[in-house]
Amino acid sequence: MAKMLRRAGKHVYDHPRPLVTVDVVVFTVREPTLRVLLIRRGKPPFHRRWALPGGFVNMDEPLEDAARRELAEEAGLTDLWLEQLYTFGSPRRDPRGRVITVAYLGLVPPERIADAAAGDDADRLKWCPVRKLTAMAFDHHQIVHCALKRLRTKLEYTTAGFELLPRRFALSQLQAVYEAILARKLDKRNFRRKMLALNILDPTPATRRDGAHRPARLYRFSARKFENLRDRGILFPF
Amino acid sequence: MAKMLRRAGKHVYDHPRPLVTVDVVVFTVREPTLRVLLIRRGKPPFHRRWALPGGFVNMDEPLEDAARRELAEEAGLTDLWLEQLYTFGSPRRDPRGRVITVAYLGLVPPERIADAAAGDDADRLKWCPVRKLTAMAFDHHQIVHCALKRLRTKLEYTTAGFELLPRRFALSQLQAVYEAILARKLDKRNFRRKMLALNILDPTPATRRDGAHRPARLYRFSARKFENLRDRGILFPF
DNA sequence: CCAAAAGTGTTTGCTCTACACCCATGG
DNA sequence: CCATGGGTGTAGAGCAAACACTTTTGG
Repeated sequence: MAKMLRRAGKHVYDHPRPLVTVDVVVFTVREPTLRVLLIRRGKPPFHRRWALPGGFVNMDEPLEDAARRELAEEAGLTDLWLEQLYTFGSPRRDPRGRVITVAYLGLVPPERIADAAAGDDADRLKWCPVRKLTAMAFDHHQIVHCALKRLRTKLEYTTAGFELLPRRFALSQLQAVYEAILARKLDKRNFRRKMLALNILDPTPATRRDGAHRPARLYRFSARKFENLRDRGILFPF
Repeated sequence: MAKMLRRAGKHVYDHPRPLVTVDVVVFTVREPTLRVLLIRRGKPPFHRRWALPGGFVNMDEPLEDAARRELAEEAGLTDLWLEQLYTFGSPRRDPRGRVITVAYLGLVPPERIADAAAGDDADRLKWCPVRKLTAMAFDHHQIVHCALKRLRTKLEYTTAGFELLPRRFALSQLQAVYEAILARKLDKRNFRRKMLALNILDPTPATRRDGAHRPARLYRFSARKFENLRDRGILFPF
């Protein structure tokens, strides 16, 4: 049972304290592959093994802020979509002692993955295809699995998919995101019809002129239109 | 940045450590009302205010074990369905300093709520209707809200509902659970048809003889039959 | 025999699925 | 003119919603 001590004029709880970290599973889709951001550790434990970006939480810092700070420091990534995933706290998950980690799920569009994995960092960072994960530090493999499961379900009832695309995108790009995450092919006609029927996409005048082929119409996600659906419960039926 | 110290022959990370607690939102349905288990605090901070059961995590103890231990100690509740909910870590959520809490969602059938809220504890414990929550300690109001949201969505795609019922139950009891949680009426015929169509209920020879009315058939949830659905994705369409 | 909960089917509209061909463009 | 991805419609099946009366029991 916790007991109170008086020390330096402040009440302080005398209870053993674990270390607390945050770790972030950042996904991106570089067609046609879903990838996770990994960092090679520079010190023990698990020296030189691949790990998720993350680190210790500061005493005055909200958990999500800690996750964002670590991502910025370790990978130069800022302003991405983040949500809390799960807290991993097995007593032996870290050889240094009791370390509880609050894991976050992050999504970035592929245009921004250059930020991470640039220049000097090229051998410290990698965007690893989720299908080809090697042995990772700590229980990070388990964390990635948990994140993937969450991402798949979020895809079905939220607009998480759009976080993996540039502001303007072609429907085929959106479909590629869904296919990469769900790991199966979708029917093009059904996908388009259902997506457009949700009425949350605004067509733009622009088209995509990247290939040697017919240019695709670009769309924008409309947060405003999405609000209309929100309360009567949307379901992305894939 | 964390630095290593050598102390007593072991590597120990020199980083400020928050306190870590667990808190549990235990729901039950006493027809027709969804209720949460609350405990009146016996010391500061928030002396004599209602709070969720919970407490500090021991250093060698998994998080879920801590949640179960606290429930057993504080409310005499054991062997219930539990799952991790969310981790709350705002720097100022506890006046004693940095306390990060890992919240759990728990479900018990109403036959067992006598265990908690018995004899001596009758004024320390209460099963409070979710609709009538008073001012609570810490950010516990927010935690209950988060739990309720989660419970509602879990109801739709898991068998969580059965955790709130005795092993044998009438369909009208099951419907009452759904209605209490979703806070709306459901059509009896549609509810029964869809529930039975899932083919996860075994009828028993027994009937319910509690009222002055026609006795209802009792059913048992069949985990075995449920396994058959599991992978091809169930959906409870309510 | 009355009150109260248990139990039961059908129709209608919507949504999901499966499926194949023409179009526009750059090279 | 050809290769490549962009774009389009329909028919059939299964699911969800709305809706009201009969049955069984205890008192």
